[in-house]
Amino acid sequence: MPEGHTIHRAARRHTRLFGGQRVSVTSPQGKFLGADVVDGATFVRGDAYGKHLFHHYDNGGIVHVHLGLFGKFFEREHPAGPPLETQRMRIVGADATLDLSGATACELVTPDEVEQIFARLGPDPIRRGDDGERGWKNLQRRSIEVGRSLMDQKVLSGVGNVYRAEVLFVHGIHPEVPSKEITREQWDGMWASLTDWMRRDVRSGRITTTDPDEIGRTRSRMKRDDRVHVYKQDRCRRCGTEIRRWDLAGRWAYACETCQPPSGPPR
DNA sequence: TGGGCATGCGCAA
DNA sequence: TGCGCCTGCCCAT
Repeated sequence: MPEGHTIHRAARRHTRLFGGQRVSVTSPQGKFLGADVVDGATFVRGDAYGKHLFHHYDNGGIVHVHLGLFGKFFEREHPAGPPLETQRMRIVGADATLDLSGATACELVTPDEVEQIFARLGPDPIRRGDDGERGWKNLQRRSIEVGRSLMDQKVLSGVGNVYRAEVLFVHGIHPEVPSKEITREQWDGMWASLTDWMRRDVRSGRITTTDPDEIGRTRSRMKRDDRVHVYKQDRCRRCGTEIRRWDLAGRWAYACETCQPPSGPPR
């Protein structure tokens, strides 16, 4: 489930569950070698940047988690039974047990290494203080299609396949338009949409890019398919055109080629 | 029961 | 550009 909003949500949740508590940290699977360094330390806070999550402990330990495609956190009933063998990390606090499985990264890092991770990431629409200016400059340097650039965490961090498909649709931009042909106005529009959606989705826990008025339901009563325009959809809800799906750099791209003309958006 | 799929990413060629 | 890695879930059999 991991696009940026999921990670920011996890960071806040983990702070709420464990902040200020001495916790037990173990690696049932054995692959998280740094567990013993933070085991028994006080959990200070969770922090997120793009799709990267950090757990800060009072002894200076920092745990870096990247969920990748398969990673997932599970809040267990507390007190919990024995962990599954696939659990990379288990954190047990006073009132909560959290398991992590399938993550691409779960490792102890130094403050320098955190800085290095930050340094290679583009601006994050969810982080206050980040702005689209740096993203715009990054985009202009790319000679690849905009659909690839938006997934490149060095350009913009936190955006995955769903937000990519949706933001391009809403702004009428075909995924294969060269990055350099995107206008400043289009970029500012995309940045504004992403900021609105992703910050709200941190709170709701799910991706919604459609307007409830457009669907004719209240936000809470929207069905899953009502929440997006083109991602995994069959037909364009605006014009009825069949949604095209194709492989773009190993990931499915989705577009309504009527609303997002391949020759580029109308100027 | 097993195959396919998923909202990623890094690396080798 | 393609592949390997990480795991859970859903569906067809």
